[in-house]
Amino acid sequence: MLNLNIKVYKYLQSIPKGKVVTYGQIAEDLGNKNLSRAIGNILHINPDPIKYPCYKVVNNKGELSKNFGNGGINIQKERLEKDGIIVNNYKVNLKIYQYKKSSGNYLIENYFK
DNA sequence: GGGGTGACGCGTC
DNA sequence: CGACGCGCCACCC
Repeated sequence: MLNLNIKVYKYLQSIPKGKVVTYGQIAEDLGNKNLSRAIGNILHINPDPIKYPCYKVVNNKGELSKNFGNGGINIQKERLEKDGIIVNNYKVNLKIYQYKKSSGNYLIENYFK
């Protein structure tokens, strides 16, 4: 699919404040789970990191992007925290912050360790 | 048009 | 845990 980046950027803007998504999740929502890799590629060439909240995207483990393209991982961390998201050692608790359309309402136990 | 690349994900060891 | 390896895909030379 061409111009996937447009879709991705649009998707980013649909993420509610205080929530995050994973690469795989975006890929899945866009129709193909295997797009996850391409997603990362696209975010890397993000023309406007301010306009498109790419900082809300983390990997499947909840880790921030080490190669964040706009000021580095620290910037991403700061932005997340500014959204009210608790970042623990450059990781977020997906159980709490992952944005899910069909919220299955999971138990928010101490999934961390 | 062909080939390299990566901000991924998942299974193995 | 951490380290590899492999598959997957769109993007950029």
